[in-house]
Amino acid sequence: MLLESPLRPLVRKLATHATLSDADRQAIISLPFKSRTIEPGGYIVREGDAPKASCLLISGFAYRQKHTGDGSRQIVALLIRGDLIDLQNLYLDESDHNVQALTRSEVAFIARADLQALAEHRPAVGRALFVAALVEASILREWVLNLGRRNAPARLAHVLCELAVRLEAQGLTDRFGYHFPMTQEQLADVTGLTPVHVNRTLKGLESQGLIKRDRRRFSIPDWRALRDAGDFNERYLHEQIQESASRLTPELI
Amino acid sequence: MLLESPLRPLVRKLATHATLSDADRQAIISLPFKSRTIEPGGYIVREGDAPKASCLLISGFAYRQKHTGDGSRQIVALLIRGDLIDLQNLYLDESDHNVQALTRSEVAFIARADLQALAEHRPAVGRALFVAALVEASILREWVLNLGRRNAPARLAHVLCELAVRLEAQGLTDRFGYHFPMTQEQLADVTGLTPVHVNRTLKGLESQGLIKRDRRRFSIPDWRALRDAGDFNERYLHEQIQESASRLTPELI
DNA sequence: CGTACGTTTGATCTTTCTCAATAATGGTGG
DNA sequence: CCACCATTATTGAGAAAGATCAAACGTACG
Repeated sequence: MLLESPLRPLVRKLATHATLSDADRQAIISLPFKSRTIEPGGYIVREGDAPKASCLLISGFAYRQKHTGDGSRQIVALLIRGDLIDLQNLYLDESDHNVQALTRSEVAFIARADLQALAEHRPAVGRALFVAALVEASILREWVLNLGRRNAPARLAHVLCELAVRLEAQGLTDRFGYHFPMTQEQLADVTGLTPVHVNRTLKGLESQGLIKRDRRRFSIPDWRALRDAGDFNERYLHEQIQESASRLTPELI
Repeated sequence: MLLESPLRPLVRKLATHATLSDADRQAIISLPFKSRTIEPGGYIVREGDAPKASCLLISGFAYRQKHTGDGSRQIVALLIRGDLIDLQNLYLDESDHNVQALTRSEVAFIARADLQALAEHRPAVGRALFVAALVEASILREWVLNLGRRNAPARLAHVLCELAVRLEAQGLTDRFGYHFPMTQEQLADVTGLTPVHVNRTLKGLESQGLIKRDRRRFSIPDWRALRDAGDFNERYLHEQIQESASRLTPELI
C-alpha cells in the first residue's frame, strides 16, 4: 500500500503525534516535491528569507540557529529525518531564523500552496501539521527551562536524552546507541555553554558512567541514570508510541 | 459592526499577525464562551491536565511556567490580554506546562470543539490560529537565544523591549511607559537568573539611564538605547502593524 | 607526511550564585 | 490614623560555575 517514497519519514513523523488514515498517508506521500542535497554547513533557510516553498528533511541532520548582534550563535532546534524544516514558512512570510545542514542532507521542497491545499482538504493532515507546530513549541519550552535552570551536566544529559528518544522514534538508533555527528563547539551552541566547558562536562558524564562516546557516537549504558542526571521526562515530546521497556540496550560501544 | 465583547482582544491579537475579514471577526466574537476570574497566583492550566476547553486571556497578565525536578522554576512565556492560553490544548491531549495568573485575570473558556469547528469552517481563522502558534514558537526561539547567549543586562533589557512592543500592540502602554506587575523574583524566573542578580542588574540599567522604574511600572527614556542594550530586533514577533515613529514617549514617570 | 579541524588540558578571570542581613512597601486590624 | 506583619527590594561578602586565554594533542584526509 504505502510505497517507499522520500516523503515516508514525514508520514512517520506526523504519525508519532497524530492519527492518520491510510488515505491521508497516501496523500502526503503523493505530494509533488523537488529534492535537493545540501552539503554540511549549507544553509537551507536564511533569516529574513521570504520563502516560496516549505521543506522537510528526508535524510541527514540539520539545526535551526540564531545569532546575537555580537555574533555569538545559539542553536534553537535540532532537526532529524522527517522533521518539517519550514512549518513556519507555510504561513509566515519572513523567516526569523536560519536552518543549516549538520551533515550532508536531502531536503524535499514542497510548494506552500500544495501543502496548504492538502491541509485544507484533509483535516486530519491539517491537524497533524498543527500538532507538529505545537510539539515544536513544547520542545522549545523545555529548552528554555533547560537553558534557564539546569547546570551544565544536566543540560547536556537532557539534550542527549531528548536525542535518544527522538532518534528512536525515527528508527535511527541501534542497540549500541546512536550516531549524532555534532562537534563539541556545536553542542556548546545547543547548550549555551563554551566548547571548553562542554568538553569537560562530557568527560565528567562519561567518567560517571552515564554515557559512552566513540567519536560522534553516543551510547547510554544506564538509561535511568542519564534520565535522572538530565532531569528528563519525555512528556514534552508528546509522542504517542508506547514506551518501550528498554530505551537503548545498555551495552558497550 | 463589531460590538464590544470580551473576545475583542482575541480579534485584535489575531489581526496583528494575519488578515481577517469582518465576517471572520464577527464569527470569532460570536463564539460561545464561559468567563471566569482567576486570582493572582491561581492556576489556569496544570501540567498533566487533559483539558476539555481552550482558553484565552481577556484581561490581566499570566505566564507559562515549568519546574525542574529539584523544584526551581522557569517562566517560559508571558501572556497578555488577547493571548491564547491554551492553543496547545486545542489539539494536544495533555498539557506540558502550567499557566498561572500574574494578576487577577479574566479568562474565557471556549469549548475545543467550537474553536476547532470555527477553524475548519473559516480557513482564515484556522490560519490565524496556526499563525498564532507559529509566532509563539518564534518567540520561544528568541528566548532560547536570550537565555543561552546573552548576559544578564542584555537579557533583562531584551525582555523589557519585548514587553514594550507586545503591550503596545494591545494598547496597553501609555506615553509614560507600561505597567507590568511582576516581582523581581518572577523576573528572575523569566531570565534564568537569581532575584538578587535581577535586582542589581535592573539597578544597573536604571543607573545607565536605559530604563526608569516606579514600583512595577517601567518607562523607557531612550528606546534605541535599550534596544541596543538588549540586542532587540522585533522581527521575531511577526507583527504586521507598521512601526510607529516613537515607541514610548521618552518622558519622566 | 603535512595541514586543518576538532579535542583535550591547564591556569586564570568574571559573572553570577549563595547566604545573610537590612530596609521598604503594602495591606490589615484596631 | 497607626502599629504590625508579610512580602518584596536592596545591599554586602564570599563562593562557585562557567568563561577566557593559550597551548598541546589527535585524527582524518588530501
